[in-house]
Order: sequence, then structure tokens, then C-alpha cells
Amino acid sequence: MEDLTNVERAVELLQQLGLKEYEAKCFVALTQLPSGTAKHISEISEVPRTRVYDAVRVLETKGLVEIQHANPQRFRAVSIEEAAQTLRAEYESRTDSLRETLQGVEAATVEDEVDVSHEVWALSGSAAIATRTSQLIEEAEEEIVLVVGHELALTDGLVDQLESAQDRGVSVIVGTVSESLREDVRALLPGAEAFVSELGWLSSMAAADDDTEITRLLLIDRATILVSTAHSNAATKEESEQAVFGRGFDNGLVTIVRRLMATGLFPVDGPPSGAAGEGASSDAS
Amino acid sequence: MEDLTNVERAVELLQQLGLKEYEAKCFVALTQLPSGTAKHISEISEVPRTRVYDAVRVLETKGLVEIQHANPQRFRAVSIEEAAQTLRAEYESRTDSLRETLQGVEAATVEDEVDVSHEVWALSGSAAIATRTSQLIEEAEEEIVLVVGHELALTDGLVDQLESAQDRGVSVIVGTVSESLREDVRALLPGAEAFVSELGWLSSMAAADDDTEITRLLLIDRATILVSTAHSNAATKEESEQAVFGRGFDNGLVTIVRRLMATGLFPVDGPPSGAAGEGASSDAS
DNA sequence: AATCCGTTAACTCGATTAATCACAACACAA
DNA sequence: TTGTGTTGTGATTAATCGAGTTAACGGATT
Repeated sequence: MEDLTNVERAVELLQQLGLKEYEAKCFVALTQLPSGTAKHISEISEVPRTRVYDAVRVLETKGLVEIQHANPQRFRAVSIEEAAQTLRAEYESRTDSLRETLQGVEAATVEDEVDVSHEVWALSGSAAIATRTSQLIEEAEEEIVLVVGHELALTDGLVDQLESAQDRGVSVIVGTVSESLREDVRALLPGAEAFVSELGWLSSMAAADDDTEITRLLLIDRATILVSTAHSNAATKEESEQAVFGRGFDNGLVTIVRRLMATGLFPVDGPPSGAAGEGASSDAS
Repeated sequence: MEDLTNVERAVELLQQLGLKEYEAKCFVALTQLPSGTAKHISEISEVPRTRVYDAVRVLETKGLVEIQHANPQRFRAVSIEEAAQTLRAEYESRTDSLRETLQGVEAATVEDEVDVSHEVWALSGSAAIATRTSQLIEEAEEEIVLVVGHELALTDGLVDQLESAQDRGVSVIVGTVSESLREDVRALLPGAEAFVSELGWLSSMAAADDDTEITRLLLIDRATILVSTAHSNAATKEESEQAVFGRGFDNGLVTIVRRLMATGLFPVDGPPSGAAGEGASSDAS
């Protein structure tokens, strides 16, 4: 009674996990009782009494409740821990099946060759962006320029990957937004160049009612770029991360960013070695 | 083309994982291509071309595809492995949140005391049944009588639990359907009584068009019983496991099963010690 | 028998989704 | 220029599904 918010959250989560509204509400109600009748459940869950039976029966087939076939019937939920495990196991087996099934599908009619040199791809979701970031870092052969616009963007995994890139002879240059973060980088990655950059020039792109900031800016071998932004919309209160990445030395996006980096990105310590300066002078598409 | 079935399976799985039909079909189509346009996707996925755009946009927000904003737009799916991980992670975080949220809910109005001695509960799903089985075994104080009607029912975990029950002084009696399985039990559980039982008397309960067999039959301290049956319906081709369990010495179900075990269940080696015989003579409800 | 309660099943309404259509912007060729 | 075809967006219709309600059945109680 005192925690309506928690109940609502739980109901919403259960629906996201595939339960219908009534099922979710009934289950949450049952977790609040050692056991209960349809009437009882209806009262605390606000589910029409006559529909409790359907809902609970479905829950039973999913292994989430047990039914006592008496008069009146009594219902009881399994433990929270067990319910969570049951649901998790269900989706885990589904993703596993999906993996197998999709691997047995692949390959369709091959389409014509596509010019890959001017591609600019958009993607969203922190996980997807992180994955792409590490893929790009791993394919670097000569140089990695990384500007982290937010503390959270510099994860342990990222540091490890940069380290192993250095080990195979790739030069790593890291820009940060703050002095303190630069010190961290210098401690974590001794072999890398570290500098403080100003990303203000890009923040001005953001719309007025949004709160957008750059989280990552990655340039691989001067020919592949990835820019990611965290976009927290004030209206919907949603946090989302978006990114674009482009391939090819004369790719439009790559060219622009290379030029921007050469001119306005490295004001404090000056442009690092040949990273951006050389690119700026050698792109004439 | 040659594996329509696989494609259909994948689409179905993706829908079970929360995607809409069009989204699922588009994604599967994209896994068959390095990249493709809306037209291309529409052709292999049978999704109306004009709807491909929406579907793919949703997929992008879920981190499953990347979009090239060109003319025409091009779309590309992330790797199968990455897609599976993304989906799995999504549901894992949801079950975790659920666990936490539910723990912050518990407890509602306490209802009147319920007479617990005649309860008979029904539950379904192998996982749920296995969990309940182990809970019952762990609460045993004196005696466990277990009849396994199917080889698969005797899992390693089950054996371990029976072993630890023996260690705390609980006598374990195991019935099997075959002589060979009995030998296995004798090897795995030296301290336990093992015998071959006949379960034919219960199989006759099954309806004609079904294929039902008893997988487990568990009697704890002569006062709690669990019977589980594997029910493979020929019509729907679905495999499901169901169970009932009851508590209390004079519980109707317990009484019946105790009596049945005393009379007709142990024909080969005779009834073990005092397990069922004593019960049969002492129940007068 | 009359009535109450528990239970099931059927039906309505509304929202979401699938499927189709119409249109504007653009490219290319005749 | 005109015609043709393609791309992308938006609106519209049709079908499906879930939520909410009502009716009907059967057993138990009085």
C-alpha cells in the first residue's frame, strides 16, 4: 500500500518480460501474499475477479505460480528468486536458439558490389556503440586517436584494448576533457600521448531543449572515424546514446573531422605529432 | 531459399524476444546480406517496402542494425553473436531489476490463517517442478521415498541432494522402473535402499490420445507427496511436465498414495522397511 | 427450492499492428 | 520537357489482440 511505485515498476518489468498486464498484476499481488484466492488477488491487484483465473493459469504454465484445486481455488507464487531465474532461463534459451538458428540461415543472393569508401553509418545504444568501438580499435594498424568527452566512456575494457594495440605497434593518442582525466590516462597508458582538448565547438550543434554531449571521438588510421553522443532528452526523460561512423580516407565525415581536429581541437598542448595536422594538409578530394 | 524453415524459426524466436513481425523479418533478411536497401530487404523478407523503413529504425534503436543515411539508404545487421548478446543482456538486466523491485514490495494485508494440512498444489514446467522437488528433499527429516519413472529424472543434482540428506540421518529409499537403473542407484547411493517398482497402475490413468508417463514420485516423511508426469500431447506436439504435491499426513493425496504404495507398488523386492506399510495401516481419516 | 458464491465462457470496446494506398522528391532516359 | 521508375514519408483501411464487462453454469448453503 505504501509503495505503489514499486508495484507499478514490478508490473511494468514483468510486462516487458512478456507477461500480459493481468498476469503481471496477479503475480505481483501473489508475491505479497503467502497464498490467496481469486477474490483476494482481485482486491489487491485491481484485476477483475473473473479474469484472475485465466491470468493465474497462464502463470502456472510458465512455472511462476502453483494452484490449489480446491473450493475456492487458492494460488501461490513461487519465490522471487525462483521467478527471476525461471524468466531469465527462458530468455537465455531463446537467445541461444536464435544464435543457432541464424547461423543455419546466412547467405542469400549476392548483390552488386557496393562502393564502400563513402559510407556513413548510424547506430544507437551504448552496447552496440561500445562493440563497434572495440572492433575499430582492434582493426587499427598504425594510429588511434581517441577523444573521450565523458569520464564514463573510458572503461577498463577500452584501456586494455588500447594497451594491446600499443603492443602491436599502433601509436595511441588520447584527448580528454579535463586535466584530471588526462593524468589518469597518463598513468594507465604510459606509452600514449595524452592531451586536453576542447569539445565546445561540437556541443553548439545540440538543439536548445536537448542536453547533448560528445562521449567518444575515435579516429583509426586517419581513415575511419566514430563519433558518439549521449543525448538526454528533457521531455521524455530518456537517456540514449547515438553514434555515426565512416570509413575511407576521403569519406566525407572522415575528411571533415580530420580537418576539424587539425584546426580547432587541440588548443592546449598543440596538435599531437602527425595525427591531424598531416591529414588536414593531405586531403584534397 | 532452401531453408525456409530456419528463417521462419528465427523470425518466431525474434518475436518471442519482443520484436514485431516486420522487425523480425527485416532483421533475418539483413543477416543474409552484407548490407541492403529497403527494396532489397522487402524482396527477401516479404515485408512491404514502405514499412521496411519503420521496422529498421526500431531495430537501430535496439542496437541490432546500423543505418547508412544515403540515397538510397542502406541497412546492415550487426553480427549474429552481437545481436544475441544484446538481446540476452537486455532481458538479463530486466530480470535483475525485477528481483530488486519485487524484494522492495513484499507483504500485504495478512489474511486469516489457512488450514494447511489438506492442500494439494498443482504446478507445471520442468524447472519449477525440479525446484520444488529439491525444496522438499531438503526439508526431509526422517525419510525420503523416491520413485523415478524415467531415466532423465535422476539428475546429478538430485543425487547430490539425496546424498546430503543421508548425511544428516534421513533414510533414502529409491524405486526405479528398470533393473539397470536400480544398479545405477545402488552404485551412486550406497546407503540407500533401491528396488524396482511397477508404475503400470498409474499409466492407465492417461487418456487414450495422450502419452503420459510418471517421471517422479516423491514421499517425504510420509506426510508430503509430489507426483510429476511428463505429458506429450500427440496433437499439439508439445512436451510439458506437470505435477501435484500435497502436505499433511492425513492429506487426501498423501493418504491415497501412501495406501497405493503399500499395496501395489513394491511387488518385486517387497515393500521397503516401514515406508509405506506403516502408513497404510495408520491412516484412518 | 431459493440463493449465494465461485468459476467459466462469451462478448464488446479500444488500442496496437499488419497491410495498402497516395503522394512528393528525385534521378534518368527519351 | 516529358515520361518512367525509384525512394522515402504520410495517411488510411483492415485485422488482430488485449482489456474490461456481462451472462451463464454448477455446486454449496440456507
